[in-house]
Order: sequence, then C-alpha cells, then structure tokens
Amino acid sequence: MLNNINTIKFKKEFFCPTATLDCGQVFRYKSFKDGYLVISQNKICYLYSDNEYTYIETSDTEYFKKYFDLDTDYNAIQTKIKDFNNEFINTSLGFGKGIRILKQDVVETAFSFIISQNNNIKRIKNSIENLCKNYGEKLCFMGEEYYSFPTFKRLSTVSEEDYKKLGLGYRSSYILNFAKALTNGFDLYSLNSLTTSELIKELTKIYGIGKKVANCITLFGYSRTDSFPVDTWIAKVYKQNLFGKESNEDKISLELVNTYKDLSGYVQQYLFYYKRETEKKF
DNA sequence: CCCCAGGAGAGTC
DNA sequence: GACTCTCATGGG
Repeated sequence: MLNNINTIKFKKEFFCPTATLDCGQVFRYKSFKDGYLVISQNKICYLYSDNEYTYIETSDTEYFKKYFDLDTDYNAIQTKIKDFNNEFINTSLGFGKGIRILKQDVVETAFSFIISQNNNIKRIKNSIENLCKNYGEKLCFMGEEYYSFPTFKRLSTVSEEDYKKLGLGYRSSYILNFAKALTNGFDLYSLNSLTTSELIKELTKIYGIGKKVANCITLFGYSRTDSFPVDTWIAKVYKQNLFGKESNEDKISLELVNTYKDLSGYVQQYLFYYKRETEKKF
C-alpha cells in the first residue's frame, strides 16, 4: 500500500506546536526531529515549525486539518476575549497565542480524561501510551513505530487486574466499566444533537465521569467551546488571579461559562497553559 | 513522614 | 442540596 505524505503549511503566529500540545488538552505526542509526532486514533502526523510557518506532514491531510481546527480564526477569538478587559487573561492570550483547541475523537477523549483524574500529566501520558502499546494496533510512520488507540471492544475484554498492572490504580474499574457500556451500545457519537449542558448531564451518568471530566469531553471531543473544565490549576487561577468568590468547582465552572459563553473553552486553555507553565515544578 | 497531581463516588447531615 | 473521606500510584 502506498501512503502519500503531504505537507500542510500554516502561519505560525496562531499555531504553535508546543503551546497547542502542552496546554493539557492532549496526551499522545512525543518529540521527533525538530518537532513532534502527534497521534490520534490510528492516524499520525509530524508537526514542526520554522520562523514563519507551522507544518503538518501526514497521509491524512483532511483529518488533521480538522483536528488542528485550521478553519477557525483565532485572531478574531482573541480580539473578542480582549473586550472583557481582564488584565490577567489578556496576558495569558499573549503567552499562549499559538494555542489551537483540538477536535479530538470523543471516545478516545473520554477514556483519556477518565484516566486524567487525580493524576499528573506525565503519568497520564504514560498510562495512555501503555494502553495503546498493549491493546492497540502496531503501525509505522516515517520509520517510527506507533500504536493506534485501542477499540472500546478490545478494552472491554481486559481484566481490571491487568489495568492495575499498567498503573491505572482505582481508575481501572472506571475504564473497564466504560468500555463495557460502549460495547453494549452506549453511543457517544449519537449524543451530538444535545446542548452542552444536556451533554454534560448525560456524560456524568457514566461511572467515573464527573463534572470536570465531562467538561473536558464536551470541549475537546464535541468541540463545545461553551465548556469550562475546572481542575486544580483553574481553581487556583480563579482564586489567585481572577479574584473569584466561589470555592466549589462546579459553581466556578458555571460562573465562568455564564461570563464567557462560547469563548469559555478558549479562555480556559489560555489560562491553564499560562498558569501551569509559569508555576509548574517539573 | 508529608503533600500533590487536569477528580469522582460514597457516606453523612 | 452541602461537606468530608477515601480511592491507587508515583514524584517532589
């Protein structure tokens, strides 16, 4: 089979590989040559940039054009956010200027963020990588081996003990339960007609998915930018830098969505990336 | 030993 | 509805 690799070229100003990958929305990427290999489902691309452009080399050009949200005008989005005249947020816009919100597969996103709870990003990456290595399909791109994200059917046949051996801890039962539900006909794709709040309500019915993870799934898996996931970093930035008064994470999320509406997801990512990059300890 | 990490479920009131 | 405790696991 012949895999033609094409190159997509895009202005670098609003598309920075590092900012887009390190802002916490995605876990399957690794350094490669002058950039990164980015993997989604069973697809892969080589992402890198020079002084002026960011390049995507892949044999799935249409998939990654959509994945990297190349039809959205991030300059216009930043302009709208600036109208709120919040000094700290505006600083974060400059810091994370090259962030783009990825349009990821909803099933992969759901499994990934179930694993993410009460966990750190390094361990999350390792856990997901281990899932793919053990239960995904081995593939090859530019001489590099990589693994597809496992099907939920495959994941439904793994034992809870084997998940624990991968280091998934108490999340093992969540993963197994969710995989079985999908195998039994629970269809995440069919929920796309729901509003964002209806979606969150449905998602939180799943054992192991709470408000925060549900907001990540609606934002990154369903492209609902009227979502505002509140994790430890956002709770911290809300209190310390936005001087918010709420202390309950669910209330914080509702307040921020009520304020930023369809811009919520963008604001969330700019804030998360800025706060974490300037204060993280590793 | 402590605390923390992109939290959520179960129990209590 | 709210608060609180516990849940694996690795790292600082």
